[in-house]
Amino acid sequence: MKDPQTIFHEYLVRNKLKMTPQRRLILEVFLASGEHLASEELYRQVRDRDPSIGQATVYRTLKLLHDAGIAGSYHFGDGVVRYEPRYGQQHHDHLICERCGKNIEVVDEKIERLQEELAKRHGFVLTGHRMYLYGLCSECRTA
Amino acid sequence: MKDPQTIFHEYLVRNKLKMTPQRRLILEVFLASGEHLASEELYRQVRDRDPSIGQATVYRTLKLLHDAGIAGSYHFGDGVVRYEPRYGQQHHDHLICERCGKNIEVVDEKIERLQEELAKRHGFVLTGHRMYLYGLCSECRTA
DNA sequence: TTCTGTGCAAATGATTTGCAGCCAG
DNA sequence: CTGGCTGCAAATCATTTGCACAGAA
Repeated sequence: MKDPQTIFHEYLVRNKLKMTPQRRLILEVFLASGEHLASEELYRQVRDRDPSIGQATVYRTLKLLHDAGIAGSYHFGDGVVRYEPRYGQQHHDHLICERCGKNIEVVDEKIERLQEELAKRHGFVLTGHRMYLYGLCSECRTA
Repeated sequence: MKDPQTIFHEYLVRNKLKMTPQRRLILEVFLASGEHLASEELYRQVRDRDPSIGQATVYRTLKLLHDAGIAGSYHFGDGVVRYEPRYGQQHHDHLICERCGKNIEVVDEKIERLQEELAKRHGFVLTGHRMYLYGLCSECRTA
C-alpha cells in the first residue's frame, strides 16, 4: 500500500491540481492526529503550526482528502462532519454510549461478511459502510 | 403496543407539556407520510392542511416526537436530519447507491443478532443502531 | 505565463432561539 | 390564572463561495 502522501500527490496530478505548502501541512497534521476529527478541530491544530492558514482552506483540503480516498467521513449525529485517515488504521465501526458519549471503535468480521452478502443479494457492490451502535455502557447503566 | 397518539400524550403529561392542535396535526401528518422525512418536507405537507403553522413549530415538535421515542432520526450525509415513525413500521437499515442515490431498506436478522452480541461483549446494552451500506447498484454498475 | 490556490469576508442553508401574545390545563 | 406554546424574525453554526491577489507548474 502506497503512503498517503504519495496517494494524495498522484490524486492531485491526475486531476490537474497543485501541491501547496498548506495542503502538505494539513495532510501531515491530519495523519498525525487520528481520532475522528472535525474540520474545526483540525483547523485549530494546523493553525498552531502556521497561523496564516485559513479556515476555508482546511475545509477545502479535507474534502480533497476525502475524494482522494485518504479520509473517511463520519456523521455521529451532532451537525458536524468528522474525518479520519483510512490508511494506517483498519476499518472499524462505532459503539456509542448515549449517556456519557463514550465512543468505542469495534469490528466484527462476521458482520462485515454478512454486510457484503446482504448487499450482493440486492445486486449491490459495496464501496464502504458505516455502522453506529447506540446504547448504554456498563458504568452509565449501573450509575 | 400502544398507538403513537397515546404514547405522545403520555409523554407530554409525564413532562408537564401540553397537547395542542398544532402538535396533533404534525403527528398525524408525520405518521401518514412514512418515508424518511426532513423537517422541511414535513413542514410543507403540514402547511397544506393548516397554512398558519410555523416552520419552527415543526422543528420543535419533531424533536419532541424523537424524545418520546415515536420518531427515529437518520443522518444520510447531506446536512439534513430525517425522521420516520418507529411504530407501525419495522426497523430497517439502508443500502444506498452512491451514483444514483437509490436508497433501499434492508434487514438482516443475523446481523441484528451479532450487533447485540458485539455490544454485550463490550458491556453495552443497545438502545438502537444505524447501519448505512454504500455501494453501486446493478444498474449504475453496468451503465 | 497561466491557472489553480489562498485568505478573507460575505453568503448559505439547516436549525435554534428571543419575544410578545395565545391558549391548554 | 399560569406556565407552556406559537409564529415571526433574528440569531446560530457548520460549511461554502466570490473575489482579488499570490504562487505552483
